[in-house]
Amino acid sequence: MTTSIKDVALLAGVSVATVSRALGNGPVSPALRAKVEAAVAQCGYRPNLSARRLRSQHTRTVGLIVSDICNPFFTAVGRAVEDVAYRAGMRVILCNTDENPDKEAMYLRLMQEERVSGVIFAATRATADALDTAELGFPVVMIDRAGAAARCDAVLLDNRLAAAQLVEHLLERGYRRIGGLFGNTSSTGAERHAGFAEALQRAGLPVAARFVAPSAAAAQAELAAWLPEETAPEALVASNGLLLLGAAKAVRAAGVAVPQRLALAGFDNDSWMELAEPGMTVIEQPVEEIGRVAMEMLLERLRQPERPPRKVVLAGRLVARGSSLARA
Amino acid sequence: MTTSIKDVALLAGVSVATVSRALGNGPVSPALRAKVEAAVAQCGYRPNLSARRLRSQHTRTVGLIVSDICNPFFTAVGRAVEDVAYRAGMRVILCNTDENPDKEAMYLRLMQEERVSGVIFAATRATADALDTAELGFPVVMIDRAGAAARCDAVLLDNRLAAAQLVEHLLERGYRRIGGLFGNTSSTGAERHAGFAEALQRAGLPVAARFVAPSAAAAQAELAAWLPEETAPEALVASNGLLLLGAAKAVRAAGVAVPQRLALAGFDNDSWMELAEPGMTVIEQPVEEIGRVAMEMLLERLRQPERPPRKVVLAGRLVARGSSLARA
DNA sequence: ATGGCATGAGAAAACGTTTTCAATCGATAG
DNA sequence: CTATCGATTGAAAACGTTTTCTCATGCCAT
Repeated sequence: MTTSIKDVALLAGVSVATVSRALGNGPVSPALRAKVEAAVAQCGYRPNLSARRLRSQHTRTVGLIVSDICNPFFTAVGRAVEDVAYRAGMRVILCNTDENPDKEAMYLRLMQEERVSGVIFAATRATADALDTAELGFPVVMIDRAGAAARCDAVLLDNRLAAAQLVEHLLERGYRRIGGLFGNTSSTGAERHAGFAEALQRAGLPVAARFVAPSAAAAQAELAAWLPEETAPEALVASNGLLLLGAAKAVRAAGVAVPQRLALAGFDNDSWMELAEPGMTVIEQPVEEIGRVAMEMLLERLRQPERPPRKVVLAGRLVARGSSLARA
Repeated sequence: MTTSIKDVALLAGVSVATVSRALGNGPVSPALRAKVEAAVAQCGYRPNLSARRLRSQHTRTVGLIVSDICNPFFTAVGRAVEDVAYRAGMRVILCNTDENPDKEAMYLRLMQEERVSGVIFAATRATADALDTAELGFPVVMIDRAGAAARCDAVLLDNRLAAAQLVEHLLERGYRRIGGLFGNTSSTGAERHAGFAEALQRAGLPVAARFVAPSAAAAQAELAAWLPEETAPEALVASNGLLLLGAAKAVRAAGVAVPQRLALAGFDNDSWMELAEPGMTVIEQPVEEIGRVAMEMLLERLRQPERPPRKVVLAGRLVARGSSLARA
């Protein structure tokens, strides 16, 4: 039995309503306000957020739905989201979907039951395309991946451009047989593949792309199988940090020289990219900015529900390192 | 205006109480249960969790308070906690304290206002020692670091032993001037330092330890300053993954050969440890198990509030790699 | 046939707040 | 001197559930 606002009122000799007003910022005389604060301090009162949320009908809670918080990209994004959210007096509920549409649906339902103020969502391709954000009952900001048709706010990387940039970098450095490893569940993977393919076609080169499950292990297995083949590439583009990690492991296990026998390049400037010899060439995403902007857009949307949806497209930054050194 | 249980009752032609019972698992006849389910489906009813929590007086929510979810150790632990929690029908609120005691106090207060069922807490040394878990109002499971006096559940690594193990490994490989880099806020850093110092003293060797803020940048700066000194070690132990990352960066920037001029060893088998040439020797923590066991202990505690507190001490596993190769 | 007794259902209370509504009071304007 | 107004305050309703109580019904044992 915890102490409630009633106990405070009794102790301070005022009404329940006055306590509520003194704690929020209602109009209350300095004298009573002082009495209330004294009583609160004396009995160690803590407001019950469930009751407050029920009565006031807004939860000051946002959901953050990502595929896997263990992916450093989402960790960093999530951290930025939380910082902005807590600073705005909102709480964050984190959900990991493992790129599983069933889990996505389950968590979306949970968000409805929580009556969240809004959701920041990195959806799989399937869900992003099918999602009807209007009937959800709360605003959604898409991150990383956006549904083609989704009429809602989003903050994204210019994936096509970034992938093309990577290919052109490799072409410049003298590589020709360029392969690609892409995630098979996200629209991000698809877009990066599109930019990859376009750039190669512009150069009149064949595109050799493989799609894998979005995990380091899958990428490692795929590349391990690919390396001994005749079609094995001279340079490889990996569609995100996890896949690049897997690729690097496969390369190391096979004892393949980087970049002499195989150049590597990918996405996400994770902490190890600099450290793995000879340094990984990557497109760095502005991870902190993505999370911050997403949360800010959500807050903006809550203030102005009728504002037309907006998509913020951020640019990646090419960080060239030893793994794509110019060909001898 | 969302649909409430009242609307469902009206639509199904039964009382509110019956709807509640049909949705929970109260005793209700099959006929009415079917009618209720039909009505729920028809009007798309979603229970309001705030109301449910207020009335039923349990929130089915746990808090997870860590220093920084960007640290791969906490990411992995957090992921395991969430998996177990969601499977048990509980939600997780994540809080990042940045090892700041003020933030810790703030989040602890927030947890009280949320009326959480319990908290899993990686506290700083200061907080862990001062914390009075009895007056918090909810059970706490400490992870990673435990207060000396804290009379509550905990799941920890045998830090002393692990650090000593690391030192003995280096001694075996022929290193003598062994330095250490330890975090200056956590009790973990202190314990690992203790094990480190003991092992060196047993061997009759001097202990050269430096304490730094718990971040890769701080470790990098410290080691960069240390390397040129006369007292620079032949081998370095870093107290966690972040510090080891910083150390590796400093070593790389200074062009120091590993392990020829400086051997490296540390904690946490993060994904890059294998990849950073020549491979990092580390004590691997059972991260997934730590998170899982912590959450399971919390559930257990909720079932049996009066059970005496229990500490689970898990062992680390030494993974020897090239960074600690036997001395020539 | 009658008195428990288990079962299923509804009415209403309760959870701890915020918010609306009405009331009191002092002061200022007419 | 009185009527009106603004500022505070308290009483009570409301938020959407779960849970306690009460009651009706049918069944079994006496």
